[in-house]
Amino acid sequence: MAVAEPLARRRRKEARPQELLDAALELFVEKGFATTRSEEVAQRAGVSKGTLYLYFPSKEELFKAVVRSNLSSLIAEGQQIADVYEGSSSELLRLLMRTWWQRISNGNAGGIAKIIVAEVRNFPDLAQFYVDEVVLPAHRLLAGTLQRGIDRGEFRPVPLHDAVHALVAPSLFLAMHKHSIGACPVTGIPMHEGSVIETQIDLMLNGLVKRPRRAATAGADTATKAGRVGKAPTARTIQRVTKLKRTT
Amino acid sequence: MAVAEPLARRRRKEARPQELLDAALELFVEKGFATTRSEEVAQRAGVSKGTLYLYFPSKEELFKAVVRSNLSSLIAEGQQIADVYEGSSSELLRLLMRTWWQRISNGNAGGIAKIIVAEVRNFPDLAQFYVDEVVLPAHRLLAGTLQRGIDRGEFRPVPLHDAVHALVAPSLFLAMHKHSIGACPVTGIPMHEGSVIETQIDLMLNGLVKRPRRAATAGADTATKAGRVGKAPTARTIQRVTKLKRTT
DNA sequence: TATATTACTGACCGTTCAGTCAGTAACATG
DNA sequence: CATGTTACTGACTGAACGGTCAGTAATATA
Repeated sequence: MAVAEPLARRRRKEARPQELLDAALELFVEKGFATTRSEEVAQRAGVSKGTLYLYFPSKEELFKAVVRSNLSSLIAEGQQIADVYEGSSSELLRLLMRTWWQRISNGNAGGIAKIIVAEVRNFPDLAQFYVDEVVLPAHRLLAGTLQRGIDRGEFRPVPLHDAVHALVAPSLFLAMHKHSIGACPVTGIPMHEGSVIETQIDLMLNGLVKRPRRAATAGADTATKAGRVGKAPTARTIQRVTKLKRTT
Repeated sequence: MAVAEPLARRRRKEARPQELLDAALELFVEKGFATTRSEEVAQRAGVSKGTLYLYFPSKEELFKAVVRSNLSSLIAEGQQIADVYEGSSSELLRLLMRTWWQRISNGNAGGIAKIIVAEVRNFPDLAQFYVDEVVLPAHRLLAGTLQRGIDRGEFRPVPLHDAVHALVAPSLFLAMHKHSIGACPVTGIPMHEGSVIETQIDLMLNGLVKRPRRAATAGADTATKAGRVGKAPTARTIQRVTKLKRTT
């Protein structure tokens, strides 16, 4: 946040790259890629502009490095969870979306989506880079999870790719919102990201989950143990699914 | 698209503003607000930079005018539909989302969301302007429709504001996608907006609609009259669901 | 302390852009 | 055709930024 103090000039070859990456992420997310001056990045990292170009050959490469260091790891983490998961697919999907959202909403990483959406058309190279590095792996992870659910008879056989897009869109949108209008001091409808996400998961799952033939009680609403975020549509859903499997 | 031909200098006071607005929308959506040079806008409208500043006092005011002329009318139209609608709330919601998507996906208006998300933080005035002019009216429209459905016993009593956000997010995301990565010549997962939207509506409604006690029919909602938007994954999905229910 | 190495600096260059305004020419009116 | 009005033009200003590179100084080595 604060500009690093000019604590006398020092040589710290090892620390610089990460410090520059951190500063860059913060500023890119806040102001956009094109609008962020490279000198500003350097300043926030406590070095001069020249030093920045000593570690990264250009502003664009700096950005790519930011993406790699913030998103690639995150997706890999999700893939690992999915690979070893044993429980129901609903729960797995919930878990993936929640952990993902947790990581995204804590730091600035989610803001990268904003930058991409905003500026790919002005930096065509970034498009392919981002697709290869982020979009495809993430898509693979979610499509796999949906397929798993369908194979195991937990999900309706929805169109796979469309469903992945529909699944991912709200989280991405929220991430972007958080770093744009959500970050402005504005009078409007306050958005509580956490509870929106829960509502979204609930709505989505209740659309995805195959319902038992007869006992499809509308809101007979088995549950109602108050939830973690707000109301708890969540708990309700899980119970339904469970019941469903026992019943079927 | 093409730069207007320099057909000799002419005086056309009445036509200029709209021509400038059209050119501006195109360019802002394509390149972003900050990145678009005002001279470029002028050129595409077939006038000189000076003329642009004759009709709009600044680049920012030009942008506001673009928003007003492209989005405000659209939302008003939706509100009118809702005000007189007689049928079920599911159908109304479907209708609203489909018409909205139609308008958005035909022209460039949808790209405005991208610009806003990308650049509000650099132009703080725009935030309040956009919230007042677009976000609030749209939110009112959708929240009203959900409330209608809940009042009439068609929808589960979901958290209103969260649900609106969850509803709106995917369409907005798709609109932004269309004008960013979707507009780049990239090798990746092709996204078929129409069918994603249909899948999204289907998933959402099946989560929203309160199901009759026994005949838990997915889309008893009439929904079947062949998709008007694109292919009709709608019909497809519904068939599957039906079959599935018979089988189970 | 003297010398070599290299992490680091910041003035500078070429270019870009929002907005201005003195001037130009299209049209109206007589 | 002459004269007035005004829609329109584009050179210009002042400020900004990405990237460079000759130079500075922190550290290692002897």
